[in-house]
Amino acid sequence: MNMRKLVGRNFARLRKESGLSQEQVAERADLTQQYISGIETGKRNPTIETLYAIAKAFGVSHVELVLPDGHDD
Amino acid sequence: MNMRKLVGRNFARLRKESGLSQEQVAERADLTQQYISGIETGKRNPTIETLYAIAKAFGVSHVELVLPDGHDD
DNA sequence: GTGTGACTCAGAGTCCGTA
DNA sequence: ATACGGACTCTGAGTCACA
Repeated sequence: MNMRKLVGRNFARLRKESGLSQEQVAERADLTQQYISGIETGKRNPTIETLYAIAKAFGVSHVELVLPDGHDD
Repeated sequence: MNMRKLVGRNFARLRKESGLSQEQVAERADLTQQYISGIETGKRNPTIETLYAIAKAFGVSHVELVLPDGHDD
């Protein structure tokens, strides 16, 4: 289980469903667009507090961001 | 939602249900008792990879460690 | 059997620019 | 609108001695 990639996939999918851009999410979560990009591409290893902040930023539960999706990489 | 305390409560509860001491969990997870203590007391802000590591070492899903419990602090 | 403070070092997260 | 890179600061990872 690659947690970075799992969170990245979940995040990118949910964000797109919400219709928000990385820039908009970054502003709401008080983070940078570059950092959001790093999360979605699986390069970053966010803390649980950051996870919660970004989940809240587009109105989903932080639990959804860590739910396994069968990809298993 | 205080994520540190939430994870701490979840971890402590699951650990006690299993009947193991912090020392025993630490040994299984190849970590120190002090580190486990820091998680349970909400002093640490673990990354998602650390979260996954301790969950796995303890035999529960990482999802269980972040599930809200109604405490809301 | 558990919690605290101090520690080293790697990485979280920033800002700049750029493509 | 997104991703990459360097240089930067601050905090998390993980430990030890001790309360």
